[in-house]
Amino acid sequence: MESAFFDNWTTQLRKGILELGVLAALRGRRLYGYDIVKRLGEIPGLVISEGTVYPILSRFKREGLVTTTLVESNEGPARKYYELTLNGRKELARMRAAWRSVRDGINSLSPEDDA
Amino acid sequence: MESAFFDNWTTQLRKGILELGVLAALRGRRLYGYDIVKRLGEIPGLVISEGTVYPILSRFKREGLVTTTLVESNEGPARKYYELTLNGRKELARMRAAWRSVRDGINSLSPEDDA
DNA sequence: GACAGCTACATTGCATAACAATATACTATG
DNA sequence: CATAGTATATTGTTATGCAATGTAGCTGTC
Repeated sequence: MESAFFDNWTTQLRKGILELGVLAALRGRRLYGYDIVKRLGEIPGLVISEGTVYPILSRFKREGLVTTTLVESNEGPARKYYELTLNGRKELARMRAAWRSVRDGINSLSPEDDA
Repeated sequence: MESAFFDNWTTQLRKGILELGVLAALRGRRLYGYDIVKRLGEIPGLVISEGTVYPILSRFKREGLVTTTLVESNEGPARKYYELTLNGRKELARMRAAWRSVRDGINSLSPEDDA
């Protein structure tokens, strides 16, 4: 049942969407990278690996969307907590609006109630 | 109000989604490239240009998702009509399922009824 | 009959993100 | 002391969106 076309398409579909998912997960709370991997891993369609989430978080920091705080842990290595900045909250709001537009567009082309 | 981050993100968000949009537009009917550009252009979030749609359609043909028929037109150049194959319909069904999963995942992280 | 404007197809080159693979290092348990 | 889980990070490959560019046919108008 494998399809190189489908697998490749899935990878492309996730572009941008995972950034939205990570930012949305950070809304209203402080999380560290590994925690985000575990949380999104429980949501079908948003499963993400370390090799994907750390570059995203680095980008957010570089773009000024988040601030970080290093906190020691007594059950493993230190954790780097990420928190949305004012600008991060603003960008998230714009992204959510763009997302709704795309989502509704696809839904209009592809209604649920048919074969 | 411009944001290089946001503009770039929007481009990434469209990856994969536009392929889904084009395939969905072809479901149950035969369309030619330029027509697809015009139709999707009317849907906010799915606006697409020729330089994007023709490579997508070429890929679909190469992957065996569509067949093409060249038809002369008396109001311009000949039109190349695209039609889904059986395999195209199957891949579209898989893509729609993956799309629903991603869409619902984001919606669960990012409910409508809040600020 | 020359020009603008629309229709219609197509390619090239660049920027960017997903992710497998890989590396490092701390803690706990058997 | 080896294994497993926690936790962060980078490198290299690959594929897509799209601006820019090009070709060409048809229609109307001055």
